[in-house]
Order: sequence, then structure tokens, then C-alpha cells
Amino acid sequence: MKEPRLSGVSDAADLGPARRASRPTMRDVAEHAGVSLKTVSRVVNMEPGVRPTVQRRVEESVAALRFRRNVVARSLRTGHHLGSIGLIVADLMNPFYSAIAKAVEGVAGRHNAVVIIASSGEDALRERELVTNLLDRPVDGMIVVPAGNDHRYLEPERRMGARIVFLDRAAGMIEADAVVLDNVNGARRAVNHLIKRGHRRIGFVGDSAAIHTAQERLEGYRGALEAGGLSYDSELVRQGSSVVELAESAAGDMLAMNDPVTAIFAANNRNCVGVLRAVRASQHQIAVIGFDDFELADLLPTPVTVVSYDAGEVGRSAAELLFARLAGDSRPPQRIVIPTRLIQRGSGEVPPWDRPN
Amino acid sequence: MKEPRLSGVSDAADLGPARRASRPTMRDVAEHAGVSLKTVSRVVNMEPGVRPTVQRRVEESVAALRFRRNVVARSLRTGHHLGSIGLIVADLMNPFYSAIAKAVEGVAGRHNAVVIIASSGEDALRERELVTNLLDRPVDGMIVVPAGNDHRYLEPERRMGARIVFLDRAAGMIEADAVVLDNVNGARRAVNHLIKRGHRRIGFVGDSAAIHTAQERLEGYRGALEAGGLSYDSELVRQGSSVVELAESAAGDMLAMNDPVTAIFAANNRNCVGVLRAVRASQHQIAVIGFDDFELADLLPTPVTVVSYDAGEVGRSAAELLFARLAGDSRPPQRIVIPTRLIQRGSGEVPPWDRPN
DNA sequence: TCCAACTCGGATAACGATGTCAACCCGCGC
DNA sequence: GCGCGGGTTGACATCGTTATCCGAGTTGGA
Repeated sequence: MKEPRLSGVSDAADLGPARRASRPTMRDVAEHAGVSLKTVSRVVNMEPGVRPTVQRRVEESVAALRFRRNVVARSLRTGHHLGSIGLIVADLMNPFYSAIAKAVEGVAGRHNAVVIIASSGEDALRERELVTNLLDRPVDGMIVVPAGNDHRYLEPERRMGARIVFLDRAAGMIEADAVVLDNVNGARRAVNHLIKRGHRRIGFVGDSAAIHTAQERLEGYRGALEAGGLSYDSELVRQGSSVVELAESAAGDMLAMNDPVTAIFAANNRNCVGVLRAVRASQHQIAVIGFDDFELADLLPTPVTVVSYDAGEVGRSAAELLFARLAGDSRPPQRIVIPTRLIQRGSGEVPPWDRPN
Repeated sequence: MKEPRLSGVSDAADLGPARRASRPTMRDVAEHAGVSLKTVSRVVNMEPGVRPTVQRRVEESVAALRFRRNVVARSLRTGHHLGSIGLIVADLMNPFYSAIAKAVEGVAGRHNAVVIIASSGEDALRERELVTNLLDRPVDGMIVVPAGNDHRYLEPERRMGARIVFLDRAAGMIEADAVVLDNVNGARRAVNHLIKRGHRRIGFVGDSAAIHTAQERLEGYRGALEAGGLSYDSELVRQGSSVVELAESAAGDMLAMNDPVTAIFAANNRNCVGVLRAVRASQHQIAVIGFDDFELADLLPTPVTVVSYDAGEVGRSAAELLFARLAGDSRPPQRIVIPTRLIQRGSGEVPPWDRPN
């Protein structure tokens, strides 16, 4: 059995011919202006050595035919960058990734580049397909929120010149540039904050253990418990998925225990929404701190205390680093850590056992 | 003075050479396998007529050198589609556009295409630059949330084969495919709902009048007032910007009037957040209905009544239409209208003059 | 007047791939 | 042994553009 197909999603075969026939080429312009192809190229690229009269004639033809250079043909010949970078995130609808995408796009725009965005849906296989597809186009570089935890498949790509910066999570098993959050400390501070307020049964609702940030935040949680002299109770820890509904039911379970939690640390914005829904649905008024800020946090009945950070900064740092690499920066792999801070709004300051009625 | 530059953001000049030197080409594979370039091409493209032994040898070389086809070079030669479409939205961080982007990406993925996303920031000039830039790359087609109201500059592009579908707003001054919301009816129903509850002074907080959807929603507002026998009072209408802070101060003004509004219709999600902040800050408990649903609407102290619709459907329809066009569909320009519906959650059902204390 | 230097424009190859077509090899039948 | 047909393989042109290089004019100085 043979498998000559080189990349799962590389082919764009089902679209048929492009029929761009009517788009004029430099040859058409040259014919129209009565000069050679190369002269048109010179005018279009503002190269010297064209008489003003000829130049004007060519410019008129360019305008008349509405000629515009084909960027990919140009890049094919020059070997220059195409002016496009890839961005692979887990989920475009998650505001964290929207903020990142926007920041990356801003930096790219300043470098006259466009951003090709794709989402992996946390699927390592799909991520690999997408990375491969984008590198094949090719893009000049990529920013990747890694889904799996083994990225050795990228080693040869990097050796062949691919520039890849990882974002939010470090790449698995390889040394590479990465911009990450200070997850451990952020989570630790949040949980420590709860402990200081007297909470002893603190729940953790987070993403799947397969996701590295989730692990780091759990680590922060454990660290805070330990430092506070509390023991780790796996009953109070639910790592599942970043789907709101699952977080909601996880939190619901914790609230329905015989000895319910008095506080929950939600390890990301999706989980936080789920926890908030569960809390509202229950009779318990408990403390909640979420990782990731969100727009309406301060408008909720009990404004939500969160571990916040500058999401734009995450995207910007990654993009700046990528463009530095593209410009020739060859320092050893960098690891940039974006700090976090606790924003107290009320939900994290609810004391234990303080139940309505 | 000359201006040979053809497109504002087309050049990707400031990145320097790409140094992809190390990426193997078919020629390298051919040399490695001791066959001709064409034979490699045949193997890679699964064309018939290659002896099994030769095929295996080539495949081994492909694997050894980690060769992968250069997609743009291929597309240059074949004239086939590249498998990339452009998407231009107003603001990536607005959840409405995130939802659209995700839906478009989903459809594109099923067609083995990637999405190049860019945001115009509601700037018509920037939109034009971006559209031009993307068409130059070229992309196979584009989905555009139009920023200005004159898109005649696209007429020649369309004649030259560019496939463009407009989204959320119809293009200005040209006949083109568009997927839009039923703005007039959505707004009318919302305001009518308020009137039926007895409100007589209903504020309108919306986007700039330059944005067509804002105008349509205002039209719905006026229509509902008229049908309800209420007169239009320009004091109660604030069209400004989609920045939350401005909406907040506009709503604040309406609440501070001598004869304050008892209800506000917020014409989109940004304005709605601003209005909600203003309402919370004031002493007045008034009715609020927003256009666009948002995630935490039901968790707010007074759950928010909204005009909702399927944002994913908007993106999906546009993308499906675009891919149909790319596949040869040549019906006259289509206009697809996505229906809206009112979701009552509480804030829209607050009666007039019902003020706390 | 003539040649060198300079200016301007074009012919040609190349980027990495595919389409066309001819050349080659094989075994078969006569 | 020869020709022939089918199956393999490769040489060459080509996509739209840029790079190299050379030739044709033009100018200027001796």
C-alpha cells in the first residue's frame, strides 16, 4: 500500500481551475505600452534606468489594464518573504485567542504582513496538518499554540529554516521560542488569596491534564495548598475539558458534596464561566477566582476576582519575536514569561461558610 | 510627482531575504533518487506510469530529504486555486466577528482551504488596502465586512475574476453577493417589545451612522416608534461609535436627563456593554435590550434581553456562497438574509418608572 | 572625427513546479 | 531479425516575475 500523499490538508484540489485568465500580466502591460517586459518590471519596482517618457507610458498602461503584480510569482523569483505568517490557536471564539490574534495581526500589519489563522481545536493531529499545510504554502513563519506535547516533528522543519514561535504553552520535547504566562505563580497567588481568607476546602476546575498550562495552574494550586498547610484532596480537583458545560457540572458536583467546597479556583475563562453558572444555580454563595479576565467580570452580581494579564502583550511578544527571527535574530531559543496579577473584585473575597439564608 | 507604488501594503520588503535555501526542491529529490525531475513530480502527484521500483526509490528520497511541494509554485504553474481565502472583518476581538471567523474557517477547512484574516478597524481606506493586498497574493476569493459605503473600486476586480462575498453589510454602490442580518425587523421587534410594556421614552445607542447596519437598526427603531404612535426624539438617539466607553457615556447622558429614558435599545454588543455599565452606575433601573447575544447575558443581575441570531450561520452562509462561486456557480448576485429573534431574559421586561427606592 | 563612457532597453535564464511530447525499452508476432 | 505497440522516462517549454548581462543609442572629450 502506498501513501504518496505528503500532507493531509495540503491539496486544494476540489476547487477546480482558478480561471484568473483575465488578470493582466506584465507581458500584457509591456505589449500595451510597446516596451519590453523587463522595462515594465523596472517601472513597477521603481528601479532606475527608465526614461521619464517611457516610464509615464508604462504607468498609463498599468493603470489602463489595472495591472498588479502577482505577489507569489514575485516571491518565487526573489526568494524574499511573502509577507504572510501563520497563527494556529486552539479556538478562535475563545476571547483569549481573539485578543492574541488581534495583537499578532497588529504587529504583522506593521511589518506589511498578513496573518493566516487556523484553529486546531486542541487536536494534536489537526495541528500538525495545519502547520504542515501552512509551511508548504509557504508562510514566512508561524506562531503556534501547541496542542499536543510532542513537537519533535517540527525539528526538521526548523532545521530547514522554518521560524516558529510557540505561544501560551511551550513546545513539547524540543527547544524553541515560546511566550508563556506565569501560570504557576498566577494560580498560586489566587489560591493563596483564598486560603488567607480562611478557605480550607478549595476546588480546582481546569482543563484536561494533557494541556500543559492546565498542569502548571494545578501545580500552582498544589503549591499554595502546601504552603498553606492544607492537604491535597483529589476529590476537589476536576480536570476535564474546556467546555463550559463540563466545568459547570464539575463545579455542581463539588457544591453538592456532603462537605462542599467554600471556594473554587477556575483555571481558565471557559471553566470560570461554567463554575459561575453552577454557583448561580446552587444555593451556595461561595468564593470564585478565575484565571483569565473577561469583559463582563465586573458587571456580574458578585464581580469576579480573576488572575489577569495582558493578553495583547502575549500576542505582541510572540509576533515581535517571530519578526525578529525573520529579520535574522539568531539568539538561542527564548522563553518569555508574561506576568500575571490578581484583580480583586469581590467573588474572591467571599468568606467561607457565608451562605445566604 | 510619481506614484508607481501599486498598493499600500502589498510590499513585504522589510523582512529581508527568506533564506529558504535549505528547503529541498524536486530537483534535489530527483538528483538524490537518480531520476528526472518529472518523474519525481509524477510520484508526488500520484500520476500513473511510474514503475514500482522507481516509485519506491523516489518516495525514499522524498522521505530522506523531507521534501514537500511548494504550494505557490504549483499553483503558479497549474493556475489552480491556492486554497486560501481572505476574510476581512472590522474587529477581531468583537465576539460577533470571532464567531464569523470560526464558522468561515470551518467551511474553508472542509474545502481544504485556509483563511487569511485581517481587520479593517472600520477604516474604509485600510479595508481597500487589505482587499487589494489579499487579491494580489492572490487569494482564491474573499469575504469582506465592508467598512465604507462605496465599493465601486471592486467592480474591475470582480470583472477580472475576483470572487467576493460581503458579510453583515451589503457592498456600497455595486451589485454583489451579500449575507446580512435582518436588522430592520430585529430592531423593530425589540423596540416594539419595549413599547408594548408601556415604555414611552426609549433611547437608541448605536454605531456611527456611516455603518449601514447601524442605520438599518435605527430604521427599525423609528419604524417601531411610528407603529406605536410615538414620536421620534433625536435627543434620545445617540449614534457614535462602537467603543464601549462612548456608549456608556451616551447612555449615562440619557439617564441623567430631566425626563430620563425608561428603556434603551443598544444597537450592538459593544453598545450594549456600555449601556449596561451606565445603567449599573446610575440609580435608575431601566429596561435594556441589546442587538447581538453575548455569553454572560443570562448571568448578569438582570439577565439581558437580546435580539439574537445564529452568528455561525452568517459566516457559514457567506463561506458556502463563496465556495459555490469558486466552484463555478454563476447565478446573479445573491442576498441572503439571516433571521433574528428576540430572547427575553428580564432586562427587556423591566416596566417603566420602576425605580429602586 | 572617433572612441570611451554612460544611459536605456531588451534578450535570456531562472525561481519550483507541471504539461506536452518525443525517445526509449521491453516483449511480442511475423 | 525486424517492426511495432504499450508502458516508462525524460527533455523542454511554461506559469509571472526578477536578475544578469549585453547591445544599441547618446554624449562628451580628445
